Amino acid sequence: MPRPVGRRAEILETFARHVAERGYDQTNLGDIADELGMSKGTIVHHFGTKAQMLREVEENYMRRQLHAVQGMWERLEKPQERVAAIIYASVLLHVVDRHATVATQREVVQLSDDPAMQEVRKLRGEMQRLTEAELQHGVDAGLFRKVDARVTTLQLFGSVQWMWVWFDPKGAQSPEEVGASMVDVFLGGLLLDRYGLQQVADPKGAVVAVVRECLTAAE
Amino acid sequence: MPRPVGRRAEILETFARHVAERGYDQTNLGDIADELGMSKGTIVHHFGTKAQMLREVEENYMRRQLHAVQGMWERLEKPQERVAAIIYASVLLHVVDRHATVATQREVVQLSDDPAMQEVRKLRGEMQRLTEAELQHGVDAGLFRKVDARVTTLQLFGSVQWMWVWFDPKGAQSPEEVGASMVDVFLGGLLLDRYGLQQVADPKGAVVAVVRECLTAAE
DNA sequence: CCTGATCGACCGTCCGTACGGTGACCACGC
DNA sequence: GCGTGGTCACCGTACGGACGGTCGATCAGG
Repeated sequence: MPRPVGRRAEILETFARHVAERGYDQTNLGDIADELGMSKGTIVHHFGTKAQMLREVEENYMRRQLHAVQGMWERLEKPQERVAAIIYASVLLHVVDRHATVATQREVVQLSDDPAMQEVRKLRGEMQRLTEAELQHGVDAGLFRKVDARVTTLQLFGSVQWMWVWFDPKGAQSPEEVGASMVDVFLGGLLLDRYGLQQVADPKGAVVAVVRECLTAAE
Repeated sequence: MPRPVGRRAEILETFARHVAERGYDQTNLGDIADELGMSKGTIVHHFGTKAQMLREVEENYMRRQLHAVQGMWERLEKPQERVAAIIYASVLLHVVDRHATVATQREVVQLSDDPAMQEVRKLRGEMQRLTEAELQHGVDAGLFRKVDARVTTLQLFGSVQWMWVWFDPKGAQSPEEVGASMVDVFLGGLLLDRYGLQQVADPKGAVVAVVRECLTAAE
């Protein structure tokens, strides 16, 4: 995770952690100020409003994820590799940038009507569009079974977005293993021919390596 | 959805709707009282605290879901049918009991540390235990591929729990169709032999019929 | 001396909850 | 038949705390 540089970044970092742990509504600026040994007024001075802070956290996060995925896709051609990359990336982000990941996932709908969140919504939409297009591409190429690309995309996003509820980065299973298991089942359901699946669903495989590189590069 | 009978039920119904639409924290008793043309004091008289109201909504909902699934499983033997039933049931509940479904899904973690929520947590755990055991059973019986039952259960729950964000009961696709699509992909990833899958993943098939009966019976 | 970060007191509002009271209804005993 | 006491749903108000945000003062560095 981007090590906080300067007071401002430090505040945002702490804010993200509080949101991740308690949720947006239960997060109050006073606590954050106390924890950082500063005044509430200082926080307001930097960000204006609480909503702005959430906006900034989510926007940074979505931008980073999108950028990373685009980077991976430049190095991965096959639809099954690209889909796997999205899954691996989502799991690894829990480790690389834990707080922003959880904050973003648990508050998806927070302030969604706020015009300030328009950019965030756009980024989310872009992510979904990319995924859906790749699924459709796989179907058209005769690699995937004929599935409903939209619903299947949302099904995938669901599994991944829900992870904040149960995934423990310090748990017995490594993120790579968890990711591999999810890739195995999801792609196992998509691929017409499962030959070669175990290669993609290998926690030590080439796809994971690419994903890890692109994620740490964006740091 | 259980038509509200008496003031008390009416209040709970409205509360569930508000939570579904705005979230627990943004729901305030004053608005509900106004909408129902009663005093805030009346609501307190019936339920004691706001937290109690959420508890009651979630507990009713989980109990109902659990009961329905158990009913289905008495009539469905094959692991693939039972897993499909869970998926169909989750989607259909969005129609049968829309507000409680959304409220329960979006507030999974709310008050999760509250001892009053212990029963709800127990019911959730029971649901998960049932599913995981059935997955394992399918693996042991040589019907499913060798997957990690725990992670795969959570993967399934994720897709389903996330639906409140995007699923529109009044949308172009019927709940049965959406459910069938999700069954198709998920079971497609589990089954060693996909022969017979289209029968289970048929929105007009026998499994759906059983699910629908058990859900409306519990009303 | 200007600029930007920081402080800390303060405000207004919102909201859950407590509490005292009212009227309808009903069972019961005289 | 009629008072009486109890129960129950409901009301209105007020309290008290929490919290986001404002504002003018202060401080440090260039």
